[in-house]
Amino acid sequence: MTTIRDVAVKAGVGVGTVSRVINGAPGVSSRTRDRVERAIDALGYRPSPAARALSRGRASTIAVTAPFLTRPSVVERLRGVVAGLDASEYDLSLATVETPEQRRRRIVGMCQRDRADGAILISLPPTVDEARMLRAVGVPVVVVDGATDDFASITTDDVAGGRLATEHLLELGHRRIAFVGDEPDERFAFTSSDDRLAGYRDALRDAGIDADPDLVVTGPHGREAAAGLAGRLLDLADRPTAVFTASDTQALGVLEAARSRGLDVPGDLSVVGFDDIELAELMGLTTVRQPLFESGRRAAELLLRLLGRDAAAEGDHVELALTLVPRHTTGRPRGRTTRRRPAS
Amino acid sequence: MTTIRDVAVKAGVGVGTVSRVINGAPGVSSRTRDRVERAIDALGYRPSPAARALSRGRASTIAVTAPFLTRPSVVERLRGVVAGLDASEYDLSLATVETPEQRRRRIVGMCQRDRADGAILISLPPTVDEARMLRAVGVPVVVVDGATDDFASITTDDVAGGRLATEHLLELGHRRIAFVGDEPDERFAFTSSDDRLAGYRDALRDAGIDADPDLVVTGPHGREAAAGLAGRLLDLADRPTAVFTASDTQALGVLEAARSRGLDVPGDLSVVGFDDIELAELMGLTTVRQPLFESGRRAAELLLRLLGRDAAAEGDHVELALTLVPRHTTGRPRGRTTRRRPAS
DNA sequence: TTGAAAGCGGTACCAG
DNA sequence: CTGGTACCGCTTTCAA
Repeated sequence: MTTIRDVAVKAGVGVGTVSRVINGAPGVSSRTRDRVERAIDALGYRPSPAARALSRGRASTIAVTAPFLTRPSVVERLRGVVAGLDASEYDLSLATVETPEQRRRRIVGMCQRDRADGAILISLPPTVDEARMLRAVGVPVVVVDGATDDFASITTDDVAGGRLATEHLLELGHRRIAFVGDEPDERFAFTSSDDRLAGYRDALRDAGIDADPDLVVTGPHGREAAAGLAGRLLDLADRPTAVFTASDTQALGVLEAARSRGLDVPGDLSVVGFDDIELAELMGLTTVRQPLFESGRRAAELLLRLLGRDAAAEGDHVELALTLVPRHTTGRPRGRTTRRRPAS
Repeated sequence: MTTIRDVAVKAGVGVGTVSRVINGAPGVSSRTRDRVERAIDALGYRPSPAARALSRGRASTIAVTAPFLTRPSVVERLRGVVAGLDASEYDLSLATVETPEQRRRRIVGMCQRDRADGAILISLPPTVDEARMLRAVGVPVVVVDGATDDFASITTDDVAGGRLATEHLLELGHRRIAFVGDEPDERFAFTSSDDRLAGYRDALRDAGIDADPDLVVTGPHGREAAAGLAGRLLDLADRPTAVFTASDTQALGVLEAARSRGLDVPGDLSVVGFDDIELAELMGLTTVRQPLFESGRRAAELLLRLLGRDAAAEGDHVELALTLVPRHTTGRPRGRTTRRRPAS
């Protein structure tokens, strides 16, 4: 391996000068600079990141932590982060957490010491404990998809999103609207499903509808689980005419359950998802779009900015807009609802 | 930041001893070891990765390079790699390449100097040039999904896979079988689509069928492009009764084209994909399954082994098995083919 | 403008 | 079994 010393010798200068040239520091005569650059090219010299990191006290690395690469939304956010970091001089160190035990170890471990200069947490809002440790580490942190007071964050208003979806169904004339979401999660403290549920409740309340508790079901995340939950809903004597789900993935499960029961969508059942993953368009799913890729990109940019200014900037909180994307899984209710009208 | 020196002072020993304890080196009395460990805990000491890297001459990092995180198959492989590296002491440094220019810079740059101790290339078989540079760097490399003579690799027999899919269709009685795949790619040198096409040709030849060149179409990767290509195929006067595609994603496009023309699948058209991504099951797509996650995991394990032994092991080449997964998009041909029979 | 030298925080060898 | 010390390769004063 050729070192900075080799370059210095070859160029006939001191190592300090070579260092200055490498780092574009001022105070080097252009003649000397030239000579050094020639030597660098001739030797094919590359500075050692490790030596640099040790000497400068920073790793030129950003730690990215995410749960479950099985979730399209997480992958899409990760893509955004990668893109946002692309032009920078930072390496991206990736860790995933799939269990609560991993969680703390990873989140903090990733940026301890000079391992990383900053961290991006995707869909992993830090617990109080983690926040404290993270703050102790002293590196800037950006949380994507998760509220925090402690760090900068990129979020969306999930409550508003839940309201958006529900209001869409209300406007179409639905009154019996169900919700399928994630079970409360102590392990990861994901809150988006709950928030979307809150928005759903708000919308129903504002419409003067008593939310039927039987129509709110939660279970493990995933298509299959959602299909099971939806099945129970659809087998109800007085089944809902519409379902709002906490994610597109779960909406797919609902569609599956409807299909297996011979129910027409949107004729017999309207379905609204959340996220607008690629699949949603493919399936013609009505959904609430959130800018997933964008959220990652913005997080990277924000962190880069934080890394730029000397002092830590106090909480930058970016909130990205949500939009309803009407497609082919929602329509006016018919059947039961219609039949009931004369009776009322 | 507390350093090894602080620990040494607190424990009343030399730094060498602390180092030995940290690294579990032999030759430390248990009494001393205890004292040191206590000091470490008391101080909350963590060794500096940068200093370690510089001193040991290795970064404890593995570089992972992949194209397009938009492709489910790539993400799935990446998941495998992450899982395989999980228990190890290595960090995972991720880079993606989306353009040919990025390609070389990334692939080689990632493991230059002490940046990484080894590299995993996902779906990016190195060019001769890249291989040369990579070899010059001297770190072990494992290529996932791509043939190489230069490095260890995890592959599948794509030719056999193409044959598998085609033979399945032949057995069902199809004679006019089309192929939809990726256009030849000079930029990334992906070969899997071409290999699968070769297998398709082999199978037809063995069945004594003259492959109709009009039935082989290629275009940019992706569902929409595939839908367009399939559209042309389906509008043919003598349209195929079955289509084999180079990926599930493309198969989805074919299904879309069929649906938009009111063709029944598998009644009017049989479709076979490749990969068996999650979506394939959801759509009931008949496909050739390849162990994507597994390929990543195996790559990580292989690299870890390579990193373990002092000498570089000469080419370890693992070939993973392919299996046909029959679902609901393939069946016996009817219509045109049947009608033609009396005429022949 | 430039060279020399003191770290950065470990590892590993060498005496003892 | 243990302490002392010379690196690892770079950055960054400090003098000149």
